[in-house]
Amino acid sequence: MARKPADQAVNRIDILSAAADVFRRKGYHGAKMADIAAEVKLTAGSLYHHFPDGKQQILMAVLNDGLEQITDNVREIVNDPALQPDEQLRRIVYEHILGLTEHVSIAAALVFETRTLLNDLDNTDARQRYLDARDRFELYFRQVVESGIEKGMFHPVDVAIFTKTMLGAHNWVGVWYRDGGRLSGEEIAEEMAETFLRALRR
Amino acid sequence: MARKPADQAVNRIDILSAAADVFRRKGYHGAKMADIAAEVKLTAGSLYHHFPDGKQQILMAVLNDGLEQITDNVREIVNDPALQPDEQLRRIVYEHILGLTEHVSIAAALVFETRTLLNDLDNTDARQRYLDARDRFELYFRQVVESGIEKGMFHPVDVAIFTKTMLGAHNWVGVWYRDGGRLSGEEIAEEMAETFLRALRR
DNA sequence: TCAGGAATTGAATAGGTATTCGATTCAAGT
DNA sequence: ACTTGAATCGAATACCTATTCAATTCCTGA
Repeated sequence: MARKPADQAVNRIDILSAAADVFRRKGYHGAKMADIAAEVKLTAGSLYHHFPDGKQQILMAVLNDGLEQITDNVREIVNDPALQPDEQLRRIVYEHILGLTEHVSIAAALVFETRTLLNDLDNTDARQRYLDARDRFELYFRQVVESGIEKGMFHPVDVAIFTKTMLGAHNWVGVWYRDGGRLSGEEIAEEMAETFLRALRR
Repeated sequence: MARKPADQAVNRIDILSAAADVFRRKGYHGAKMADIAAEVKLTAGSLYHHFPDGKQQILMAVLNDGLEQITDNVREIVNDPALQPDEQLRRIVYEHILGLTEHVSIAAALVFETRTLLNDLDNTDARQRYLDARDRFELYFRQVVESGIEKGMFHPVDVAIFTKTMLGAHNWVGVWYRDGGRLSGEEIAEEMAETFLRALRR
């Protein structure tokens, strides 16, 4: 029955980050509103002040914000006309993977909770926006591969399959990666970027 | 309030296959016992005759049976001493992917519901058996890569990362593959096998 | 043909958890 | 200081679905 003093203020970002964390640990359905609330020292009811539409709205926001965050780096590289396809590919793979290792809870949500979104959430505006953004993200990778093939720099792979192959491998990193493992996020990202470049050698 | 005539008999396999299907469509938590039961023309209560421990037991069985099914082909190839690493790799990749496309609901379960198992199920015997089998499965891939490197046939990649890269890409096929798409399971499997072989060229 | 077990049904039962909402307190502007 | 709205709480609501179980019917082996 109280408002929090200013120095303990809780905002949207805090909640989303907490939610992503809880989702990673317990999955969307295993995550209680009370769990998420506790993570930011609130009670379940309070979350509805920030997200009137409740748990689904939180999921939606986690995914939309998360995807955008992961997309940002990649978009920049693709839009740089000075870069050749091979260098572009190396960099988007590297940045994508590094981003996922730096935000494991987002990475896990993008893999596992996208399915929840498809299953549980109505076809709202926000949902469609997310799915579209997801398609565009895939397109970035596809375009780089295509352009490399056109320029004769890459082996003429099936672009759709190769793109899915890359993205699947990348997403999986978010599933198995743990901080403090044998290799750093940077090392993993570099190793995988080289791998896919070799796979594209003519 | 009756037993089924013999020609409508329902067995364990039917139920597990139905369950895997429902899990794929709605996810474990979205799948009601009644949904699974309906799929085989039973009611929810009847499932407890076949699986006394209920939903969790069904999940456990779907995963254990499913993994075994997917593993079988691969194991054979790895144990064939007449095959060279490159040919072995081509075949295990091909068979693994083909198996996943032929059993999409199992494929989806192995990706998404393994997480459910980790989150929701107690550390029972069956659970551990599954996780061990999963590790062994990964080991098959790892061994082939290792032996290829030792024999100087493969580029000296980081074996752990390369293996995870392959498995991530494979698993992802189970997420996006749809019957009747542009390419058949065979075509996809072949394309991806070639891709990973190129990535291993010295 | 009969006995006994197998399989199934259709209510209860039992919990769990998202959500709602009136009451309360704090912060910020005036 | 006072006013007003933002933020929070916590208890009550509401619903949903896994699970249990007694009753019933069908099979199968002897």
